[in-house]
Amino acid sequence: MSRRTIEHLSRRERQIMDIVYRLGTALVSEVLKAIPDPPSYSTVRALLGVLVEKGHLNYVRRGRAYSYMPILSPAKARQSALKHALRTFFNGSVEGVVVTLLDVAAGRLTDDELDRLERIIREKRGEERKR
Amino acid sequence: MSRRTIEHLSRRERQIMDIVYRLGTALVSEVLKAIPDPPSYSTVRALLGVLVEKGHLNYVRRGRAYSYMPILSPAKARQSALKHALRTFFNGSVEGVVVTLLDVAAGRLTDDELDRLERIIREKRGEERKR
DNA sequence: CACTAAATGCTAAAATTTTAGCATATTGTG
DNA sequence: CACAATATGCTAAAATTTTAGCATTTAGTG
Repeated sequence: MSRRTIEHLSRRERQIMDIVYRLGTALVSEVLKAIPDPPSYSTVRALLGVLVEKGHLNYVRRGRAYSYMPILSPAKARQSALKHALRTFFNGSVEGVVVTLLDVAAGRLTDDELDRLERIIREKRGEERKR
Repeated sequence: MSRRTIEHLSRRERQIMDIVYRLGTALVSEVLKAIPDPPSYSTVRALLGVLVEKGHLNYVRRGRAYSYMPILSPAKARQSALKHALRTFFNGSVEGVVVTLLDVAAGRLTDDELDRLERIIREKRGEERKR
């Protein structure tokens, strides 16, 4: 274990982690299919192995193959991802994120969805008051 | 140029890019100070050089030193970061992002800020209608 | 001016990452 | 049951990344 405590991932490791986060759970073959510039099957296997060793992934047998999944729960992973984006790209501005988010999703938002967003925020106001 | 077109960054490269995005513009010494597990000054210089070569950073002289900055505009970088997070961690759900965002920012949100968020969304509804 | 601090240019080696191949096991199928 | 397809175990080499050192330059300071 000659590794830094803050486990920064290598290029391929990061790419594979993202895929597994996206898929939720995945076989070697599924990860392979999801890589745009794929290496060999062997390589993907090796990388998944490394990620297990480093404590980022867990795996279980599914049939005769292994199925890999993130150790971190989706909720935690989401929080972590947003915290990072918030700090790195938005200087901590929640508003900034929302503005960009609506921009990125432009055209794909229904009135219903916007309604729900408003409600979410209104409810949040209630919660914040309780403190 | 033996490089993939989709320029995935190496571990340190990613770390340094994030810092430069966060700072907006930075000297070698400033990047160095911002790295939690810092290598030598030389190393940071080398990495910044690689990032310039790869077309991720630009630099200008500031006094007798170089000041580095991202090639990608803050707006584009933000969009790109959010698109990635949206797809990787939120399965494309804008609502999901907002919920997590409010969760992450819990306690640090003023009523004013929540007001502004609501307004942003309401205005968006107007824009979406125009399509 | 002599000296120190803080930069850059350039080079090279250490360390890690990334890759693939071969042998072997298991499951489904004609 | 023989065969093809799909997996894993293990090993090792290629490629890239990461690191640091030395020489040199530039600007400030007593």
